[in-house]
Amino acid sequence: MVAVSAPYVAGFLAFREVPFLVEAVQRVQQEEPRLKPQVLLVDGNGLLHHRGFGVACHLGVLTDLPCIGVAKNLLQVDGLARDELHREQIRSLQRGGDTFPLTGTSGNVLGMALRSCNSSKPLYISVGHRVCLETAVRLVQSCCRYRIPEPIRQADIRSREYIRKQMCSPVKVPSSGPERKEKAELDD
DNA sequence: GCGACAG
DNA sequence: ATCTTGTCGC
Repeated sequence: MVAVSAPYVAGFLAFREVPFLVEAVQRVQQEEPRLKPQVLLVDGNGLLHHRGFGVACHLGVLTDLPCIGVAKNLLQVDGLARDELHREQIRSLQRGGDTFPLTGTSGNVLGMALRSCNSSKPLYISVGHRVCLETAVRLVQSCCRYRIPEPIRQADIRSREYIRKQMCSPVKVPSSGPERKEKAELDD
């Protein structure tokens, strides 16, 4: 369990969560050294970001591991919007694996919208660190049993269950201030 | 005042 | 993110 104090501010997610994500990666290396993460899937964006450096970039640099941003909602930046054109592009995604590029007004391709499995709502994939967008999309698609890629989904499910047990189990004795949950992401 | 708003 | 009501598909 970790204690998060920094508030969530759109565009500054990394400043709230990246310290705990780095901690989690280091804990894996120390407590389970035989596990060697080759890539991290992050619940958030990479280059698809106001300043082109979202939490997936932060975590990648700090851990020196390949990193992929996987967002469940479009971060409206560089002219990208959830307008009618965007909704039309989403409708054009017919099958799992279908994609369309997220090209900003600047002309840069900031990421890809990906239809994973049978979900009509796409994922927004972007480069975090040491991986190209095409590889990122293929890798995410390859580990989607449901809409959310399984590593992130399992991290989410298990962290929530941990929190639930934490609250329903007998109270501790010399407790301190209120804590918050540790969140998801992770490897393979 | 109104729209935007990763998690 | 969280909460709530209702619907749809397996």
